[in-house]
Amino acid sequence: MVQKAAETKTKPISVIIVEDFKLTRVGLRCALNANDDINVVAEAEDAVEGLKLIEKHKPDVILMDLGLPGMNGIEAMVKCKEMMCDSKIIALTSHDRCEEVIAALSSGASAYCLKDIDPNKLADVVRDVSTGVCWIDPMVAQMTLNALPKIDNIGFLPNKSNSEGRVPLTEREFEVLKHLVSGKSNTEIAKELIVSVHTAKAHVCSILQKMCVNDRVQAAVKAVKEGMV
Amino acid sequence: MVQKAAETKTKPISVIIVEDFKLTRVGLRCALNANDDINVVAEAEDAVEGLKLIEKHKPDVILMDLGLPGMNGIEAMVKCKEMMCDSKIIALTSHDRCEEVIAALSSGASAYCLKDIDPNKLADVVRDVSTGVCWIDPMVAQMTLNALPKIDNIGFLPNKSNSEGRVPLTEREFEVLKHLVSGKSNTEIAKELIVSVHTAKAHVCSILQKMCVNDRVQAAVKAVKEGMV
DNA sequence: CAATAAATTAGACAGTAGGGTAATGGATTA
DNA sequence: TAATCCATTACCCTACTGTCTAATTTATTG
Repeated sequence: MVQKAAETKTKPISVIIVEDFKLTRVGLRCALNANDDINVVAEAEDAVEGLKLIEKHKPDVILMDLGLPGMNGIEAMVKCKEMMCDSKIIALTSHDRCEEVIAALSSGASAYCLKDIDPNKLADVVRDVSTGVCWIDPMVAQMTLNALPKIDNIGFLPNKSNSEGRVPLTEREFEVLKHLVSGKSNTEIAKELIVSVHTAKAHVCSILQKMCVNDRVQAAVKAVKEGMV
Repeated sequence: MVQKAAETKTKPISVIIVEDFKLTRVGLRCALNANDDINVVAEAEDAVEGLKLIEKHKPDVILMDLGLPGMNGIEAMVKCKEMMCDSKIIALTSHDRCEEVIAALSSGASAYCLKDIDPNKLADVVRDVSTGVCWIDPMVAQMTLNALPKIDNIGFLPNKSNSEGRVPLTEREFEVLKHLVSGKSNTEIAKELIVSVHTAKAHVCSILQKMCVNDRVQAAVKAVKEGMV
């Protein structure tokens, strides 16, 4: 496992653990910190504390237990998204109830692990998830896939209208897009990014053109539907 | 990578490749066979041939290109499931169209890889998938998660946005909301519903209040995220 | 029948959105 | 060095948004 750290000489993946059981928390920390490319930067034993730490550290990956006392893990993930947190979330639980799995994945989690996962495997999942991969435990993978809407699968001809002629957004434009999706006005976006309203408008204009839409509502809907944010 | 083969001394993971481009096929075979724990047992250049080989070899994992001539990959996966094949399927394509991704995953694929994946990573995915993991490429992960049904209706989110304090939209308002989400202006909505602009505005106003949002962008995003439309 | 809710219309008003054009400095690239 | 892209700012102008108040009609329900 540790060899992988040598392969990628970039800075380690920062991780925050939110888990109420002390022993499990220690176990997770040890298992992950044994990897040179993974660094557990903080731990919390409940969601409120966890959210504070997440806001402070802005980790690459969050290990979130779902069965937390008080605010549960799914609520915490929703709050996390509300505060425009870019961290990838791994839902960690011992349950394999279908509704819980779907609720977690549709509320912000990028991965779903059962707690009996092999520690080394978990490190792999952390790496995968940090790059944006969606990873779902074998025990619940099929039920998740079954929950996807069934699409009439005939008629798939190479319609490359999407990825081809598409102009990519710049980093700054993505930033603006996020705020736009959260419903902010140009004035609010400008205040948020500490630029003038003119700049914000310029970015929005550019976003609309690149996304081939007529107004910010269409841009927001498209961004949400295509998972750009 | 090869060390992993030593770790698991069981028999290698058998793989069948279904891909029309000869060069890609060779590339896949070489990349995978470089791993001691993975064994490419057969290759096909179209779906019909592929299905025959799959029935014959019953491989652990199938690497299925989606853009095949004749019967496409998604149809092939459906047929595969029909013949009670237990093989795990990795959908391999260069497209990132939402419908194609969802169609593939809901038609039998356990993983979705874009073709620019790192060969070593692909071997990892083959290993993961052979154990039943669901693995989705970063480029399309978010879009897939967004396609999952939104579940707020269970006890996971004991908040106000549910049946409790929420005022339900009327039928007409839902109609307006749909047009709103599609990016139409009040004028366009009015034209569509054959009412005056004043009426359309009145409905929109009412929608915003009932949905507890400040503007139509937030309404649209909320509607999409919660699967109201 | 009366009360209630929904759908419809209208006028007015402050604020916002989006398009167009143009200019500047910084960074990267050919 | 020149060319190009990006972020930034500015101004103008038209059109649209969201809220308010107010009125009419229709349907449903107690």
